[in-house]
Amino acid sequence: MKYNYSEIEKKWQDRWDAEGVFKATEDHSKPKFYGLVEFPYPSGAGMHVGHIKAYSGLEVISRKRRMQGYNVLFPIGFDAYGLPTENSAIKYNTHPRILTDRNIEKFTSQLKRVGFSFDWSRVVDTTEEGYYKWTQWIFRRMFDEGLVFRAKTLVNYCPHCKVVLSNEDSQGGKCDICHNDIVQKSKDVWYLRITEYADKLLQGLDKVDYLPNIKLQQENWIGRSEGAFANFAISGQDDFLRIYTTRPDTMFGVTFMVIAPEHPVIEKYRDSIANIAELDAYKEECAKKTEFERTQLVKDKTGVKIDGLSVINPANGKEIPVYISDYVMMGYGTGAIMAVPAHDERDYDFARKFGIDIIEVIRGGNIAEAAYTGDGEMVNSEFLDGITTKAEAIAKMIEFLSAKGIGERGVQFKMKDWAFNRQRYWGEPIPIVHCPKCGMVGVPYEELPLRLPDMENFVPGEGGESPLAKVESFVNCTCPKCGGAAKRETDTMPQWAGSSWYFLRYCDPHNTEAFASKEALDYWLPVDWYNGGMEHVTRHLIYSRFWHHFLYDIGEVPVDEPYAKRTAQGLILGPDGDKMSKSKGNVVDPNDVVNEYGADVLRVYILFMGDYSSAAPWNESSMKGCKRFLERVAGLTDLVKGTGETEAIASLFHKTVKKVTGDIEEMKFNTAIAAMMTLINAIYEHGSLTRDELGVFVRLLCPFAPHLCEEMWEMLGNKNLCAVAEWPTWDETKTVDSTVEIAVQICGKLKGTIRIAADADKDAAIAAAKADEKIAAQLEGKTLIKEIYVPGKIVNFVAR
RNA sequence: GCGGGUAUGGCGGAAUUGGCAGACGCGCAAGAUUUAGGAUCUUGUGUUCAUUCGUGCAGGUUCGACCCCUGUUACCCGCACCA
Repeated sequence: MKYNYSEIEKKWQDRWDAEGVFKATEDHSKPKFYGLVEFPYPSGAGMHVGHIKAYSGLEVISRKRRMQGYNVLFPIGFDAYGLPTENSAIKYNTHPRILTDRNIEKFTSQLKRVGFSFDWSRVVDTTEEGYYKWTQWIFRRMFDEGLVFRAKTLVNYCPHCKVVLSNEDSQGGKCDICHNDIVQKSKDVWYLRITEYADKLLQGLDKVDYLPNIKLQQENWIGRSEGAFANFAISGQDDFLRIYTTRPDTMFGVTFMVIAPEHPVIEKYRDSIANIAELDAYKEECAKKTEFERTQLVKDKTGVKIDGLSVINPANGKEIPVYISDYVMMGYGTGAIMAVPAHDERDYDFARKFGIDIIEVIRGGNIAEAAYTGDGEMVNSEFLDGITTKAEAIAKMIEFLSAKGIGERGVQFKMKDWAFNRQRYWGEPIPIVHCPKCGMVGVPYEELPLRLPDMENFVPGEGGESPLAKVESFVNCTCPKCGGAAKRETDTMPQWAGSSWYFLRYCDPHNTEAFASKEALDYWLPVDWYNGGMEHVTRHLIYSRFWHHFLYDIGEVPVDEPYAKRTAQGLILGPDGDKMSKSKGNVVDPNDVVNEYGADVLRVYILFMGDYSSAAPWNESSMKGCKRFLERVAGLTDLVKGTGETEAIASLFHKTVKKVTGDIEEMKFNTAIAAMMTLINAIYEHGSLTRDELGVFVRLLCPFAPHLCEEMWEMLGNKNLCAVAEWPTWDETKTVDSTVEIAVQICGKLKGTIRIAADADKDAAIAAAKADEKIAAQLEGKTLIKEIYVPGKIVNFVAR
């Protein structure tokens, strides 16, 4: 048969659609499989081949599961709220709704051309009323449960996008959207109390099957640390400054204290601080620095001593000075630290610069040269002297603090609460009303969805207020509680809101009474296998686990962890080895590839190009090899003779079925395809195969190249679709050869090979090896010290 | 700075986890076919004339090391003054 991909692909895509083979139903007679891929953000640029790679992994697994008799849910949708669409809406003066619809249409046609087996009847669009109603609903529930709060704090702000960003969205001091530097700004913002779930998010990792590096990255992001809080009395006041430390054992080495420039104690004692003007100036200077500048100057510590404020070291009663410095952050711990220059590098640098005493309390280093952070015997520490283990010293010190009622054990997390609002138009309106009498009041559930008003000009205000603030009919409302005049919140939710629960909506996407029915959730959850990008591990993956844990706690979902298994694909790099990007002009459009080579070649190439989870550069000439492979597959129809098994290649068939079946489960798609290539080479060498064997081959390849395989399956006279044909099985006994070629070594060096019976015992194998002419010649005149035989592998003679 | 990872032919990458290194594919070379090119097919392809030598580098353990251990270099990713 000649391989005419353009004809075949259209034909089968239409057939799959018409027969609805990929539609999932709640069929309790079969085991279920819920495979999930990260739904795309429908940008104007369309998809690139990276999207195709991201979906191809679970596409193959889902197709295989269907053939193995599972009831499979493999859905897709669109995460359509967000800044890029809004920005291009402003640029082209077109409404984001129109752009979004256009982009979704484009993405849909691209996805369909690749032949993905998505259930197209369950598509969700996060910007649709029927969807965002439930995003708002979940937010409302969080508001009711006290997980939503508003606070005026220093936040990450992108001057370019004019939005407040969460900690997750400003990693490395760069805006996640436009990659410009972010600045710290004091602003009133909405927060979700994700830190309340920090321990649950951490512990939940123990019971899920995530790739180790994914788990580790989440653990680091959550950043749990154990230590102690301690109160340092302020001299001459009935007041104290509270610090957090992981090293209470070093408290006798404290020679000064540092507080963050924004620490409220400065305001409190403003009048008694002599150099307040100097402090104010320093504070202002810090606010101006970008995150980038701050990190560049890590070694060069700055700060100002507070003149008129000192504290007492609770361990030894000594009075110590207090400094402000921007190496202490208001957002972690208490915004104040006890400084132990002898045993902390940062404190050491600071003490050196400001000429502060450095007192050794742990022996083992040379504090004249550098801070010593290792373990050792405690010295200069009164009741701790002589202790040699850190744990014991810490325990003793905490005991001491507790007894005096000025300190206790404490836990801190690096993760911060989630800044949850954007001063932008294209997002879910936050369903809250500000009432002068009642304060913040949630929009009643029956009034949801709170619709995003239609407007012409949604350019964000210069002062950083939301465009919605300009829509009076939206802003002015009555208070749901007291009925008096009130104003609506005008900020919208961040782009991560809709994606935090979309996998739940897939279970029951058209439900108008609930975000999904209980029955549907009970049947489908948890997601059995979730694949996506590493870049979402400390964003979307954390956020959605948080929302899910919350929904579990209020009894809305049946399981606490949403994803049983999580894997990640590697990037596809440009042909030049750089990351694909529009500005570099090295982006490959899947449509071009489908036009020139066909969808099946694209799919096979993407999975064959290398290890699925590693980055690999695009290489067009390698794709030709995949094209040749599929052409040779198509050519198999001309070699068919008879039925049953062909003895010469039967064993290889069974081995290949076994190998491909196993490799797919481990996402080793490249070696699965290589095994099928090896098999086809052997078939061509043999010159023929049977009808039954071709049927096996076609089904084995079907998840990778479904269009071609459907066509061949039909040619073989099958009435059903290959997509739901039974996955081939293998006979274990036929994968074992009766004779094997094994290596013969002398002193670990390869000297030759012999062919022996697979079940040969040691004596027989050794005898066979010795009988070999070459080996015998090499052993001539040597004394055998040891003979080693590893069945099926090797014979090794140790001889002198 | 901390945490994690990687290093194998001209290239992408394999190696049953301690047992014949380089599967499979690309590229390249020669030949066949073709008026020619392209496409296709066949053969070859780590290195060395060969004995050899070969998995970033230097050691070690072992009958045997890409695989385990110690040290070292380079690159990649994540976090980053987290107290």
